[in-house]
Amino acid sequence: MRTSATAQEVARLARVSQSAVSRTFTPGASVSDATRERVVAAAKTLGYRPNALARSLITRRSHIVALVMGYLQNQFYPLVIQQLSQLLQREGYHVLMFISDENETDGALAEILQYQVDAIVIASAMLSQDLAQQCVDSGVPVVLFNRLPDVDTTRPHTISVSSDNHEGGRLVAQHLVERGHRRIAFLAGLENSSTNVERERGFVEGLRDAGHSVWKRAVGHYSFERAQAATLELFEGTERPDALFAANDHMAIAAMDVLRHQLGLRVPQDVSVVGFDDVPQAAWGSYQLTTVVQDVPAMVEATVTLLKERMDNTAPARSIVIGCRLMERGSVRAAPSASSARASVRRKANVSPATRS
Amino acid sequence: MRTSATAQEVARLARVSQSAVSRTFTPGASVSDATRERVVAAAKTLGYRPNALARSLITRRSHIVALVMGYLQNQFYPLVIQQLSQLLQREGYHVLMFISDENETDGALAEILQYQVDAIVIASAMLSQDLAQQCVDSGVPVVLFNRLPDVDTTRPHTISVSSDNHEGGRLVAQHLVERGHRRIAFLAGLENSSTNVERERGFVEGLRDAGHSVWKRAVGHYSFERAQAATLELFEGTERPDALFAANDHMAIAAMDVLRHQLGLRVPQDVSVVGFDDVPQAAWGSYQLTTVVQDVPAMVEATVTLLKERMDNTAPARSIVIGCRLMERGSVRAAPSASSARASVRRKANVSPATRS
DNA sequence: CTGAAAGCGCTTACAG
DNA sequence: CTGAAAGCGCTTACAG
Repeated sequence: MRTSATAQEVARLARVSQSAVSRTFTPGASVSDATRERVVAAAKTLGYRPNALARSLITRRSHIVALVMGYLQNQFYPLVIQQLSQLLQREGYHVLMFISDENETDGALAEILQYQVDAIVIASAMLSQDLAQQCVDSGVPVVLFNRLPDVDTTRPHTISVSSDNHEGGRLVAQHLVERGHRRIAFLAGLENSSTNVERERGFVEGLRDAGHSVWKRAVGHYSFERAQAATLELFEGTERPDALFAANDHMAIAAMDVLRHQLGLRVPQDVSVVGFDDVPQAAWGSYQLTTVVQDVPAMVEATVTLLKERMDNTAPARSIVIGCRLMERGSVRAAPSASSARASVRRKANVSPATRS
Repeated sequence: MRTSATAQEVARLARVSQSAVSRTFTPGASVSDATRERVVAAAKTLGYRPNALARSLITRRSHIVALVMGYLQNQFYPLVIQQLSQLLQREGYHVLMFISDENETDGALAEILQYQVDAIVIASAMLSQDLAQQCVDSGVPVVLFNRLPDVDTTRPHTISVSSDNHEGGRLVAQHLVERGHRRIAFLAGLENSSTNVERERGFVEGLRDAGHSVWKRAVGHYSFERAQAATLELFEGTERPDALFAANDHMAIAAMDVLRHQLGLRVPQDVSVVGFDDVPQAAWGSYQLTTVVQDVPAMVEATVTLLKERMDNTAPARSIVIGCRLMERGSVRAAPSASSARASVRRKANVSPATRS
């Protein structure tokens, strides 16, 4: 069934040695033009392509990078898959995809390692630290994408690429305080994920520096459904939050839908909402979500840079943190309304052009 | 750097032959319990894992399946990635991801083939027929996912899994006609994609059978931005469509945002909107999009079934078409309003529970 | 059950 | 520049 020709067959047809065939397909190897032409012609008639598996066996480089992901409902991750695989492809690598299932991760990881991958990228806030550690232990370069290594795992081999989540959290705090919010709620993601921890820490610090604090808190576990439930929880009772910071856009959108369509509240008139990530949906007309931008292209580029450094051992191990910025859209009110904020400050109307409806 | 132990080293430590080590890790091979125990112990101390590349070289089975995708903004495709890779993983396969870039597809495909993949799944409505043909020509089993082979490529090797897009189109036509719509617009996807062709054909036939026809048509190329532009085009002029069928949810959502936030129209009171796919966003509170459900789990299962049939050659080549059904949400009006449909039929109010807002 | 040996398809010193 | 040869780490008849 596997009818593809071998180098041996090409050699026979071209009347050269098998070495010559190999050299023809090895950039930089020395072959005369005459030989090369004969080989190329023979290869063409036979439909020959070098067997990458055999090559990897002897070069000890598979040019395969494993990409480990969890939940793809959050559009942030498809973005990462797309951009990262395209860049890796351009760099001559191939992506072995691995969707982890919480349960059967260990066995599947073992299988990944059997494929002699040159490196592993772990891009999931939800992944067990255990799995990450196993990867590191295997001796294959590992880059944690969008998550920091646990403190007790900080070794030279554990490198990471992430946004400055702490700074992002501060930006949100400052923004909400500036807009006059006082009853500010936080919708947390996964409690033990570094993204959630850092965003919350920055947020809490930012509020504290302005003399405020988190007024109410609930946990959405980065899940759409649980974020909806958590939003109901935050808004039960008579005194409601006047602003909500969700630890990612995915949850912020879930929250907005609950606020508007289940609780009958207006965003941003009754409640301001801020997210984190800047996924494509955040820009959609129905949400116009103000959010913290994670610079995916920069994160992806940094990942590939680190990967190559690790694989070539050309530089000491290091991690990279990418800066964030706030993207203001229409989900945060321009000025406090006296009724909801009990603040009678009135500011100039600052209606975003995109907000008219 | 690559410090992982080899079977030879394990054999030495266990004082057995290298064959015995191999047999221990080959399910079904005959090894005595005593030998197996010694080998397993030695393997454990050395951290040995069989090298899958070397194994593939000799067994002529890589257990790698290539997954070729295009655009991931449409949430349908991440769903497919997730479900398909999880099922393939459970079946002992690994997914080599390939995001095609319209341009550099050919070279990258050649690389995929070098990795001796056992099969290729092409899951993109946007992929050039050329690429699909190349895959088929390579002799590796190819399954077209969510697209049909071109007529002139229909060979035993070109097998596909798709929804009954034609039937889906008919369902939408019937539904819109039943709800009293007469000025019905169609927002087309990629003109030459089989999904678009089939959905439109079914839609046109369904309207025709009811004595109607498509009132206006524009092309969104399955792109969010182009769908937005196409929507503006459809709704310019004084006589506007009273219903819109978009060839997928991704475009339907783009259209809804334009209708509501740029044109100030209400959905469904002023315009009904129907999509196709039933992506997670279709169920979001802001859209409540009525749509045709593509049964992704069934499609994925069918894909793996066909893949295995092809790889084992256990059954004649065949394609599978999965049935569709209409998921009614809130984006289609319950009864015709006299003003917009010029139909004075009045039907019983049929308010969906999800529509209150 | 077990081991020696051939061989999967390649790359890469080594001589010439 | 070129070819013969060794070897990457495995599996699998083949004898025993």
